[in-house]
Amino acid sequence: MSIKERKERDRQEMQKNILEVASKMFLEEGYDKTSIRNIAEKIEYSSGTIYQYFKDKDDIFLTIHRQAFDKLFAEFIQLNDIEDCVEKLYRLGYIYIKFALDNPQLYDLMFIMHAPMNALKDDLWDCGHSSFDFLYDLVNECIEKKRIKMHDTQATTMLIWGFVHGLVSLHIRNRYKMIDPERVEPTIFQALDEMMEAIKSPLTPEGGTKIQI
Amino acid sequence: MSIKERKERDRQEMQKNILEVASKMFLEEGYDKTSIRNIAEKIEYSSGTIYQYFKDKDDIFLTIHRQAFDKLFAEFIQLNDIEDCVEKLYRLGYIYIKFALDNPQLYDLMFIMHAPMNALKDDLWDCGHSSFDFLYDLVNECIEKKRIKMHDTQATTMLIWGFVHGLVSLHIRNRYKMIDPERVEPTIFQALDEMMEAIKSPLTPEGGTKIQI
DNA sequence: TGGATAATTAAACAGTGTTCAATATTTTTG
DNA sequence: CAAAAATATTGAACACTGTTTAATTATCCA
Repeated sequence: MSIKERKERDRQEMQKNILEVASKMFLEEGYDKTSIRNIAEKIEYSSGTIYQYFKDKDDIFLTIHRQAFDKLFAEFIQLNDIEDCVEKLYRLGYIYIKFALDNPQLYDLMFIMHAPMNALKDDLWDCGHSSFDFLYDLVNECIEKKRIKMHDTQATTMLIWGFVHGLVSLHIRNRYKMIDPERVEPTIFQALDEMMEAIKSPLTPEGGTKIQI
Repeated sequence: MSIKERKERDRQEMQKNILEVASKMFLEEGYDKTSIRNIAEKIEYSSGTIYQYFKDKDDIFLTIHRQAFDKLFAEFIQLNDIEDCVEKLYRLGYIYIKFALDNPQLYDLMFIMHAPMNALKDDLWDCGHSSFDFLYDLVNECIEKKRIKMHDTQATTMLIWGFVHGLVSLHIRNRYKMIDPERVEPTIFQALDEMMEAIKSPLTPEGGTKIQI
């Protein structure tokens, strides 16, 4: 039986290898400019071999896509020991933005890139859902406890996600050309602060929980 | 001199023709899936001819890009007869979102697409600047009159732009898979309402200017 | 060692952006 | 009007792309 096990190991090894190389190339050069031939060349196999391990180019993309979501969600879960929901919301925004700024190409691949919509359709549901639910539940808690001024959970979830996504994606796609490059990232975090200040309820039931940065 | 004039007319005619066809194809199929050969075929010329009128594929893209910004800015200017700055801000957000939802592919091309970053760099400055200034000045007015709760104009401009951009771009790039498709667009507008309610100052100097939708 | 099985390859197909020598058209000049 | 100069257009060529497939090579089991 050990031959079969070794074969399976070899197979996974190869798959991991392809993913690592492809990932690096996707993030460095973008989806379109990364060719199967280039990936094959880098792993020192012919291009046809790739198709033994992945259905097509999209399949490679989707695998990386899924892994990236796991990585982000793992950061979210760490927030669970914060009990104050508004601070948790702030920290969530902070982590989201930080993740995007630290991994711009990965973020691009997750939320902006527009590569394989054919297959992405089901995949995104699985991937984004746990993160979306995490935000949704948190927003719901904030609204129920009247800690933020909003009323509708769905709209507010969208509002907050849209807000942080907008901030970082305009940056990633280089649309802040009218702002001093040095000031862009600080201003993004400043915008998050202003936002949080604006949306939280003025009435603080348990004696004013000020958000610490 | 009329021969030269006619030649110039013909040239512009041809250029317009190419732009119209290319624009339609970019918006329908995307930048990458639109080929010079296809454009040439549609205007019934050979592919080489295109290069007589445009430097390269990016040059065509950038021309359309510029025109799209003019179109959006034209819609902004119409807001100038609204005197209440907070309502003007709301209307600006509304128009921005409406523009994006009505022209998703055009919006994509303007703010999301990631085609010719080499040449886009200077172009974007010209294009986006007038619209950005429009928003910046408006936000500044709202802050100075203490009609919204924010303090820093730059951060707030970014906040608002990021907010509306995030809302629509997640939609355009199909990342709202976890929300009932029928409800997405209404919820986007609902999010805008919640946002405006949240950021405007509670103190209304001249007797409560309620925003009319 | 031989036969089966699986992995790998190279060539082929139809497509891409772009360039350029050759051809066709139009304008200017004699 | 005809020849020459200028301009416009073409189509083939180049170096790429993703993907398929027949042929080859390597590995495993009896």
